[in-house]
Amino acid sequence: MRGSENVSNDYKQTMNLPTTEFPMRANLSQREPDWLKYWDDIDIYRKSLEANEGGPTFILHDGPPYANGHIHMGTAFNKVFKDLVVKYKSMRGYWSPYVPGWDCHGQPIEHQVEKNLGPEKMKTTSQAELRALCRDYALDFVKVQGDEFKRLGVRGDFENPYLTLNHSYEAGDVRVFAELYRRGMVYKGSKPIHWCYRCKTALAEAEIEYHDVVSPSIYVKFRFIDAPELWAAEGLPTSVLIWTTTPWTLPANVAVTLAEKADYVGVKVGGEIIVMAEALVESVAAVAGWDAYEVLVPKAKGEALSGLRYELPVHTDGTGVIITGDHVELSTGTGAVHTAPGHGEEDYLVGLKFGLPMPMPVDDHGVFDVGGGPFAGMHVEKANPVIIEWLRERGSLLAAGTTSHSYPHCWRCKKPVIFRATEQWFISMDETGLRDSALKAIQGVEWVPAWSVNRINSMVTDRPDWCISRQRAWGVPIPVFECATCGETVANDETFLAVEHLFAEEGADAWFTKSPSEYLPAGIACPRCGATELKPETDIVDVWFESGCSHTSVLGARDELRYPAELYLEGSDQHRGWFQSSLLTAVGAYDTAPFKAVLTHGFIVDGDGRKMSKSLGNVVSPIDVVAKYGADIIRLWAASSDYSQDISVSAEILERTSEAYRRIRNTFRFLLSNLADYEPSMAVAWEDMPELDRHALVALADVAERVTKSYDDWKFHQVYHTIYGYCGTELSSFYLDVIKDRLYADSADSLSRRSAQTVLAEVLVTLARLVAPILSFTTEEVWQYLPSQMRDGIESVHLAGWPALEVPVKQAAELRSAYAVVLDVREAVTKALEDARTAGTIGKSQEARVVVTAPKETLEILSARGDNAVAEMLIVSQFSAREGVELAVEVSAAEGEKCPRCWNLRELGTDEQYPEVCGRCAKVLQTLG
RNA sequence: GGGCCCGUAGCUCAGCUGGCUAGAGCGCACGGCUGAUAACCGUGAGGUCGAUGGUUCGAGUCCAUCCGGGCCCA
Repeated sequence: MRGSENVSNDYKQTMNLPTTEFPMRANLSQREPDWLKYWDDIDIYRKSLEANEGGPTFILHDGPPYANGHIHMGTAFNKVFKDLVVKYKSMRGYWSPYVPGWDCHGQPIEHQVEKNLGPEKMKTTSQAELRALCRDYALDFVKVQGDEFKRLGVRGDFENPYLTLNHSYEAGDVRVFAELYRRGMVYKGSKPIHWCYRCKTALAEAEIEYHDVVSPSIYVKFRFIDAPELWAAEGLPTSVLIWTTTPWTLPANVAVTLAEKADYVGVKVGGEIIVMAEALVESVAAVAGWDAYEVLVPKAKGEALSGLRYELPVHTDGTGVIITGDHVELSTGTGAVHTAPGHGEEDYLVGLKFGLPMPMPVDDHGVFDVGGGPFAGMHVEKANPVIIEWLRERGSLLAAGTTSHSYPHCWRCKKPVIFRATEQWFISMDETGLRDSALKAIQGVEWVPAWSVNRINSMVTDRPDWCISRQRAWGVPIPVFECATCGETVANDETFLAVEHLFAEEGADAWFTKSPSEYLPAGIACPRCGATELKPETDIVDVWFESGCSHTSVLGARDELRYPAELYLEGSDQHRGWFQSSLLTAVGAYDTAPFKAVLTHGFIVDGDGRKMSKSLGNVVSPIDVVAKYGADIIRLWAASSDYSQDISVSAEILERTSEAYRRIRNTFRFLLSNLADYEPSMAVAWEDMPELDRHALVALADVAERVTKSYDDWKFHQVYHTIYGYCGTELSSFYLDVIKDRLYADSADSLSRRSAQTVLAEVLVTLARLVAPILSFTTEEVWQYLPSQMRDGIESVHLAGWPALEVPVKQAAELRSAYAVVLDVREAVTKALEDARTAGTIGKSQEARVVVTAPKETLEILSARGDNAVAEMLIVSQFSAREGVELAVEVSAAEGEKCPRCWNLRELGTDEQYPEVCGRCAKVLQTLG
């Protein structure tokens, strides 16, 4: 009763069915760590360098992520992307070291450490102790993130990364600063910052909390000195009306800003003219309680009033000026903005633009100095009502009330802060032509995608001078000194060199624990007064300055690296950040860009294109993805996305990626399973191959070429699509499907089977290498399952070099065009087969006989292959073709009986010894004996 | 509010300098196979190319405006 099955099972033993230990299910999250260990054991990073010693150099310089918190999808994408580049270049033969880096200083870490300590402990913690805690904190996260990056398969010198807190790094910062200083680009100026006069400290934006407060709301008239001609005929005193909620800033007033394009009118009321924006007249009238007023007919644009002078509201010496600015709002107030450059960011910027003075009458404690005029000695906290009363007495107060609005508060003492200009260090963009040189350098760099050059250009063009000082503890000090006697800045080649050595030896910490006399050479004295007692500058440098110096502290300092780098590769936010700080410091110090090319990618967003945020609940963590799918899925996802725009991640996208992965993996598995009995010595030469196999090699060579070009063009998503399409369409549904008959049923060492295996072997080692930069783990697994002869002693796919396939050019061209036609016919045939299947004529295609009617040209191409070859390609049992007007396909049940061994429909019983099977199978059985 | 960028089937992507009924793969539905089997093969249904106006004989492709989204500023 099981007779036929037994017979079939018997024949099954005589066939060369696929066999492999390579598992179908990847189980990546469990298996990947084993490969990490393997790479560690063989020291793959060092070997990948040694293999290319003396080769051309390709340095991808890592932009340092901030050593705070775990990695997220953005950093994961960025690091994987870099890893693809480095592994590709390395396989291409480039000397391509990868030194990961971390940004370790800065306010967020300091802030976190301070929070952990609590306000009580903070009071008794010295700056040196605080710095030690920050250092520990940063190093902890360097370790955490390093492990997470490694888990993603990122290969690099993780044993010896660069850290911005390394002594050698800090010394590099000094070298760059010194050069900029020598060249006259560094100057000391003033800039308003958030200042808490209780804690006597500057505050970063992240240390500000916004709370609602009730403030005075006052309308103040500033009397014109030169009355606008427009309304001069009235012969009345004329003022411009401003509105403010911070009366205490009026002593620092130097200008009134109008909206350039808005209409301003003169309002005649109570024997004077008051100027304000036309749009706000009614609301002002309501507040002022005017029952009768006249809006004079002629009105003027803000720009027309620009340049007029008025009497300052508090001081009697000096005058104010009318200017225009973009930040003037016409929704509240008067459309005329009281401008005190020392007390506001916008005021500061507009002040810079118009070259306004920046008086700063408020000291560290929040008390007016002599610059406060009548209010000198008074605390700003108490000044508001006094100033309001004073204005009222003088007749310049039009109205006063209160208003509730959001106002910045200190995170520590929870009290309102003030905006106050303080002394800061700047790098001048124009004093020595830095802006122009930077713009010129930008032209010499390759920007990918091309539009990103516009972005960096406009940012460099528009940016103000770079404020590089910060009033914090956790960072690298501005390496200059102040004369204790006269306050003059002391900085020269000798002091810079001494500080550089100090940092190199002991790190920047020494700045805070040693006195200058301990490390400065003897004889350093103030150039102005000759005093020798010097105080080290207490400000530290902006962290962007630090990371921007990596071209010196890392590229220029490490033996395996070079300046400039071939590539910087970061998210598009770095046009404002690292790309720019690196560019400016390098151009400033060396007149050249630190990179030959800059590649930017978009940001990670969710499936709907929205940014990831906790409140939206759409955050995907790379750590979770690794646990669920494996790092190779993240890598495949990263490679499949077009990074020139925003990159989406969602459950569906990962699911699709994972399916694509399985397809590629199964292709590898099928290839391996049919090469179990193969070794390179069995390879069949091109000339001896069936045509189909030669075509398969041509197709493979084409894929390799296309993929290589896509890598070179930085189009990784094209690599993905090419590979994926190749596995699915070219291989699985065509070539692999077709050659199964040969592989399984022909005798093991027949030319036809060995030829197919030759192709499969070539496909396997080529494909594995083409995909290795992306699917680093899986291709390694494939490599280790390779028949040992094929591995040829190469212990990792990543050390296997890049495939270089050569096929005869002319024959290849002929095969391409011929097979394009054959595949068109095949498409028509599969459709016809499907109809026959639906009609019940056939089940699988081997049960079919196909007759194709084709136009002459097509027929000639088919005939040239031979009916048997075409039948093989169609996986049908019989094929014939005849000439006709247009392509048509007839399908009928194949003639003959099903061969129990190979399942084709054939004439059976031709062989006496094996009468049950077809002629081909009988011959095979004979050889098996 | 400003600068730069993006918006083609459920998903990932093609559609060059404007020219055929807008393509591919995946997913989905249906069918086949059971010698790649938690695989493999085939067929099919899915898109007013973000919207609206304009230029043109003709626009996914050019222009304008709007909507939605991202980064960086304000």
